[in-house]
Amino acid sequence: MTHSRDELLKQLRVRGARLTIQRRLVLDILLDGNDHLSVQDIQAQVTQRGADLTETTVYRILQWLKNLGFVSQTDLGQRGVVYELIGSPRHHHLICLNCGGVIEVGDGLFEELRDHVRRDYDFEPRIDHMAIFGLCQDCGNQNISGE
Amino acid sequence: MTHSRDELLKQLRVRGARLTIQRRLVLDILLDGNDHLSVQDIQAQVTQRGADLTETTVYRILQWLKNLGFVSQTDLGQRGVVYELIGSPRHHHLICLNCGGVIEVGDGLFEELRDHVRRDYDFEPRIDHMAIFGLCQDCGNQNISGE
DNA sequence: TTCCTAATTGCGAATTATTCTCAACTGCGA
DNA sequence: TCGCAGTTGAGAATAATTCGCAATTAGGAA
Repeated sequence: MTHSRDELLKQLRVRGARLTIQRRLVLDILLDGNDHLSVQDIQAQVTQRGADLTETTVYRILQWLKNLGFVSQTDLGQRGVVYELIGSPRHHHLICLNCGGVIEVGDGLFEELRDHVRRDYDFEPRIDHMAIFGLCQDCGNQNISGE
Repeated sequence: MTHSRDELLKQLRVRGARLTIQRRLVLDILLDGNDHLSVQDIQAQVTQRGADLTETTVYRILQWLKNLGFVSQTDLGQRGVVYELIGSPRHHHLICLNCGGVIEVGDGLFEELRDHVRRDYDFEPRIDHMAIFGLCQDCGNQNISGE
């Protein structure tokens, strides 16, 4: 997986995809956005660049890129669903169920799990951008009431 | 964590929760349902038992039990969101992005990860019922077009 | 270069899942 | 038994995502 725009476009062309201006635009936005982007973030970027895509189209392009394995889609809980180009370095998140805090973690955490799944189940996991929920240090000791 | 109805009720009482008939009903349904239950599954069970809860209430009760750590909520992708009482034995799922097939796996897979997260990040992960997406053996070799 | 066609997009409505508001009700402690 | 904070019901509201179909267009063929 690469992060270079030209490489990306080339790879997509090879797969017989039509490189419409809409797709190029979303790709560029994903390439420029170093952070995770929500659909609304992408829409905002589209507007900022003087363009105009329907939400439907944005969803369709993201779905397409996701199916091809070029972008990851992650549900961060409260913070909604975010998308990002898959590329090194992979990272993941620990999200506190109580305070909502987010800890970013490296990919090393998942290497063993990945190998294990491959070896034992003949299954190729796509652990590209995982969210693990739980309680952070501070919240771990409190009593949670359920409300 | 236990699966016994009386133990569960007792633990909830201790926490100062009101044990309404609605909450009892949902708990009983979760206790009886050995499989994962969607909100609709639960609604169906409610009806089957001659009762009648609003969807709102079902959502609220599930949310409450989830916050207390008594039920897990898992997004199985195409198959929607499912809930189940947390109890031994824990299990998880590998879900094929292509064919939708589901492989059930034991909890051992996650022990190392759990320890790692606890040790390195002082974070108590709630990996109760995880869904890992990827490609199963059969689908792994096919070319995916993105459509 | 122009044409052709299947792939893609736009538009607006539909769907699905979930949450909100607020009045009515009720479990349970005093 | 009483009182009230906590809980539920009802139905609307919101948010996120998908659908259907007509119009448009990328990119290969001529």
